Amino acid sequence: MLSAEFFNRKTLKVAKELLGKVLVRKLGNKLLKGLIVETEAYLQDDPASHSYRGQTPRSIPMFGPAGHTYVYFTYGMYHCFNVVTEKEGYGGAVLVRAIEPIKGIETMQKLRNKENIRDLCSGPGKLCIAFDLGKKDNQLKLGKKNCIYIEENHTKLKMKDIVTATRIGITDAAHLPYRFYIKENKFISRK
DNA sequence: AGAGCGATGGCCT
DNA sequence: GGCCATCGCTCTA
Repeated sequence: MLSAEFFNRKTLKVAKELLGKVLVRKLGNKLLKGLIVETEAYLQDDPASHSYRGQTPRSIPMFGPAGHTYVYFTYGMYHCFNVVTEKEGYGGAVLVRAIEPIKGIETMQKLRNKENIRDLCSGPGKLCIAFDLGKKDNQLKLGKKNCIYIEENHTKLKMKDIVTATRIGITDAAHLPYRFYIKENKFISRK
């Protein structure tokens, strides 16, 4: 299991290194797992970031300790799941944008009301539904106690396996290359 | 395959 | 009151 130290580093580095790691979620007696295949970095000095204008009721978790969750509500019906990075007081986080389902796929299919495995977690809103992540999961420390954590994975990615691109769904600072995904992976939200 | 658009509610100015 | 770190449906091809 990744410790807080993994997340207490530069946000861009964490965003890249989260690719290929495994998100684990315990839901009662069900265990859900999925490979993180797409991420975005949000820094403090970054007009697209919720932390850009300082601490607000919504953005407070981003300024908290690394290795905690930041889950926010958007578009009136969806949630987005982030992991907080860098030292306390710095407003940084990594948005998990897409996941390749590994375990607990039937549960995800029920939660999503969708059969196609490719469609279960291929977007930030989708994966929150598939992993039952919501407001209740905001500002929690990643770990077994809170039934959300991230594991190391055997297969190591090389730099050439990672594609760097611009972020999706933003208008401010849209040119910054802060989005990362696993090359040729079938479960990313878009190219 | 891709563009257009409505749903829906909390946050921020 | 306007704006969203979105999604899924519909329409056109």
